[in-house]
Amino acid sequence: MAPSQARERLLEAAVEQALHGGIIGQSLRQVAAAIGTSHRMLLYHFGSREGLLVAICNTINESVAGSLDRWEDPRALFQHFTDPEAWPWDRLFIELYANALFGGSGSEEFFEASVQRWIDALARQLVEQGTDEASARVQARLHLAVARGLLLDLLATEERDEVNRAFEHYLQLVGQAAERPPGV
Amino acid sequence: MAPSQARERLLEAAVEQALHGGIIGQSLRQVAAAIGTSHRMLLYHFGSREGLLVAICNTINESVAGSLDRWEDPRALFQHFTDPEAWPWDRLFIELYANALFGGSGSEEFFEASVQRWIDALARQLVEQGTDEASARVQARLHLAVARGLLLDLLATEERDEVNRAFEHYLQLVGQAAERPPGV
DNA sequence: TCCAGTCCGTACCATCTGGTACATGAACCA
DNA sequence: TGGTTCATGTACCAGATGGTACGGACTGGA
Repeated sequence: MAPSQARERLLEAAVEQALHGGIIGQSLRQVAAAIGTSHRMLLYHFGSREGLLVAICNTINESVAGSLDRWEDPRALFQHFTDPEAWPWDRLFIELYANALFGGSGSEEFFEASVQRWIDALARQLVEQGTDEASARVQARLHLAVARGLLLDLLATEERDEVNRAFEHYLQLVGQAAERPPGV
Repeated sequence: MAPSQARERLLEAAVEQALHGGIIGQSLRQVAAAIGTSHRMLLYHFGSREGLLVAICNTINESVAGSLDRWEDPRALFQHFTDPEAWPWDRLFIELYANALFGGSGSEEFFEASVQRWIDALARQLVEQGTDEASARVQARLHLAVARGLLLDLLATEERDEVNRAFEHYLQLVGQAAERPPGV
């Protein structure tokens, strides 16, 4: 199953199209027309609409996971996701996430890649910084929730400054707790 | 424009149906068949598919806002939303949220009700407890983000205990900061 | 009695949907 | 040269879609 150059070109264009207007609400024909091909070609290369959705999910998850590796500093990571250029990616991610919640195409794999894998990675970072294994997972979960929750806010309100302020406030809470470990 | 008893009965059933399997992926005919009517009736009472979606959005937002008033204690509020009985509501909420992100039916009203109104309400509570106006909004935003982010996690993983632990950790961070106001 | 309004069923419409059949061209390898 | 594989275009299919036309049943009021 060679990735096939044509298929990859098509996938890239389809993702680009999905970034505008989402993918769930678009038919194969709409996507095809928008990227200058026929729905026949999408079916040829991806087998079915479902196949295209799965391919797009994988692309998004890979892209998102790539960001995880590039930035270790939480502030830089958050800035990357809240950059207006990343908004279409974020929106598409949320759409696919919601779709997966209702058992859409490959939802288990999607959540594995977009939730578990993230918690694992964030927890590993915390362990490397000296946090003990058990509470690292709890903190990682909270970190992820804060980021995703603020992203939901940002995509809806587009109030980037306010969202950033809330994130800084969270970092401050975390920093304070680190300086002064919880007594009792 | 009397609400019309028949319309209300139909809406209630349609929401019930939307809680299972979502609404975006279902056609008028599918919904109608599932609730024992014809798609003709849905169009008669809601004008269009769009009209039905808007009606469902309003129902969800009212239900969600109702919970806000009932519980002032953040822990009780969070428990309410993370109760397995509430999961279908949560899932539907996320689906409609994602739909609104791509300019779906009445997205501005939806975000107004589901984001701004919540931040306002949470901030008001904080002000009543003595927080100053400016930082109350920042904290409220973070509160909401934590809740929504953990909800995303919960709906995907269904690991309620772990999610609760992360929430408790957050309450602890907040509590610590309150006891010991940030120096410097 | 007739009229108006609400509610709903049947039948229909044009359009769009994902998917398929078939032919064709280009590229490679023998 | 001929055969094979990949890629693509055209045309088609059955079924589903949102929406409409029309008519009938029931109600309450005049």
